[in-house]
Amino acid sequence: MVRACRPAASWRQSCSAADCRFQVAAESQAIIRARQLRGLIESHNHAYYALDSPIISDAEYDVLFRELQLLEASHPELRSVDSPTQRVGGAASTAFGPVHHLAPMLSLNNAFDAAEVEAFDRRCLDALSVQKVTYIDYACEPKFDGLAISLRYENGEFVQGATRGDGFTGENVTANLRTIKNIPLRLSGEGFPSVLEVRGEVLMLRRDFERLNEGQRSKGEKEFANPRNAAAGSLRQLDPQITAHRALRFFAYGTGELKIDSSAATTDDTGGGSGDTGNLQSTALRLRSGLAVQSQDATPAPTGGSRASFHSEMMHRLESWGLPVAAEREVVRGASGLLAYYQRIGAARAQLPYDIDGVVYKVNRITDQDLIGFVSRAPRFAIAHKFPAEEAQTTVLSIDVQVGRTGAITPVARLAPVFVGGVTVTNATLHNEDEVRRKDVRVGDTVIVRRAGDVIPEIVSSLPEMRNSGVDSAGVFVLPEKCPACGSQIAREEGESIARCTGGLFCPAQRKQALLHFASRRAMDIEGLGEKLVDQLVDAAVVKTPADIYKLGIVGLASLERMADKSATNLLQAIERSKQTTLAKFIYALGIRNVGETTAKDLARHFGQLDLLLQADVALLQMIPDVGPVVAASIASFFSEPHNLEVVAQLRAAGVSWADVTPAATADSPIAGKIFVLTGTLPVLSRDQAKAMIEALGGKVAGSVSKKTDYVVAGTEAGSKLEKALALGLKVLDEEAFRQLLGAEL
DNA sequence: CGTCCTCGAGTTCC
DNA sequence: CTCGAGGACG
Repeated sequence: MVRACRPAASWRQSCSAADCRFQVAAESQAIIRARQLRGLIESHNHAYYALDSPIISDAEYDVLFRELQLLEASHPELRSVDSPTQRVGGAASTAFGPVHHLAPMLSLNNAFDAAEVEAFDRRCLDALSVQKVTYIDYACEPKFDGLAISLRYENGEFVQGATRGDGFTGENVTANLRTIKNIPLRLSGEGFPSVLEVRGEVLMLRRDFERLNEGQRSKGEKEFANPRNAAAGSLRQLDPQITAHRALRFFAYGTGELKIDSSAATTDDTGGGSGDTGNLQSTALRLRSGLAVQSQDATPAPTGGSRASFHSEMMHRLESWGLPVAAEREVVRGASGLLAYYQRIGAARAQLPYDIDGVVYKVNRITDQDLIGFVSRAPRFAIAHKFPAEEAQTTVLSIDVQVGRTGAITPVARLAPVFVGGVTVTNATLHNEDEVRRKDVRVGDTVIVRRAGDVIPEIVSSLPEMRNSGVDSAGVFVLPEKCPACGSQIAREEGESIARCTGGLFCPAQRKQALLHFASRRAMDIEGLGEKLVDQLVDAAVVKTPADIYKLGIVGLASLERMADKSATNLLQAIERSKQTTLAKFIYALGIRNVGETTAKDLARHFGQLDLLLQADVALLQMIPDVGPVVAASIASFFSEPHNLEVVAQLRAAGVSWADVTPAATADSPIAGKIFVLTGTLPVLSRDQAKAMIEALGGKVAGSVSKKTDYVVAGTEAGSKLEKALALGLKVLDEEAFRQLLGAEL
């Protein structure tokens, strides 16, 4: 990193309002010069970071930068948030606030081979069959191995940046993103929407990663395992100064929320724009073939106030506004075009300056995207075609078994440490007995390991031909008959693939897992009650049931290892805090078999109070949507157990409580059981608020429109869902009508 | 009865 | 993330 920004000098309070009146002429000159400098510096940033082709030397750049710093230092009123000197941002924050994504940041479905890509093309064609299309054009781009980020521009100014988070709520990392030099603080060019949310990926170039690790090495600090981790670690720094010294880059791949407002479409930027975007392609490697279709990218200049018709056109516009986009974009035709693109990028992969883990295909025509629509969390009009995961060889040191919360016995292979897919892997799950058989994995074997989905280590196969004759039968995995934790019988139900310890809560392993589940974030959320602590508490027989957690005192904790006063106090506070919860979380925390987060919410909503749930019989439970015989039986059996009822009673006695859900309203509300679909942006309510209101009254919110949908609530910029709703003749409400429908019940 | 889709549960590493 | 299985629907 040659071009490190240094922190802006502190501002001198140089002139009072009265003094300034006599300096108008000088001031206006300073204003003009400052604006000029900003434009120059940003355009050089763009040339350097986005186009990779600097126009001036680093020394010349430094001169400009320092001049602007000095100018701003002597004229504090010139300082503006979009000045390049402001990239090294304000004070270190202690935490990242939540940011709600109005348009959720979805994930993509994956394809791993040609057949899946062809199936994807066929699905899209089917979905568009009404249009009688015979082929589809796709926008293709590399899939960066980085962190998904959303940038929000209001009237061209970068105002907020957030991580993807769970797709609905991310973290506010604006200060850190401001330090990334190829993210424009102000959009250049014309015609950008008044609100523009840019979606893209933050990553570290391989060469910058190497340099960072060299630095870490020479300082004797820990090296990063791979560029992705380095980027993630850098972005999550609480101190933006540190982020500023890590050479991160951003690449846009799409948009989120868009508010088109033609009145806000101009900028007074003085030539600081990205200018000639056309030659970007020439500096990067060119990937073209006879299959590539160019016409849709050709829209010359973005026009203000209108929506792009093609994904490729949108990307082109982003580029013209100064946002970095991948150079290796193409529009291709049909499945054969997709596969040819995959081949080309695959061949170029090693030469690319960044890590990619595949390519992404999107139906190019936006109206077609809308027609094809979404399946729950992923668009159906786009797919990620992943490169085969990196594989490595290692040996199996042993095969242990783990006992889960439900008693599930899972064999785990302990491996000789091996570096694969960017991390060192030492464990890999073998899922169940059959899996071990199928893959014929034995202790001492040489096996091929990869990270499935680039996360979870997986044994692909064993290499029996490399087996020493000695290991042959000795290393064969045999499922133990008795639970390693409690000695109870292990049993495998007919037709089930999973063997379970029959010890129930008598088994310390199950008890530990149950307690960890109870304390987990989505359940009672007791911070600090982790694995180590639970181990100690259970082993010392201090805690046997979740209710015992609430009987802990400072004295009892003090006797434990690594539990000084401070941490003990913190834990007790966390326990105290957790007493105030919701019925849904409480039900989930109990760990009833087959009752996860979603079912727990359903139950809480339908019964409103715990006592009604406790008394419900199997027939009543099955009245609830998504509760069938199996789930109903699990619930009924859990509450028929005197021991469980005792724990529930103790928890309530200890002060665990929740605000009562209005039970009556849900029962006879006319929207009870009705299915709503929300689309577009509502004028007042946020998506979450609307969802909460519907759910509070016993309605359900679905992700996509189908015949089952009862109501579609449409706001502005409603897309395919609205079209489909109209096509199906469903009831469509605007926010006003929606409020009336619900308001009558409140 | 077969075919979606969604949910639950288990898992790894930093 | 991935698997299996539960549940809804045609």
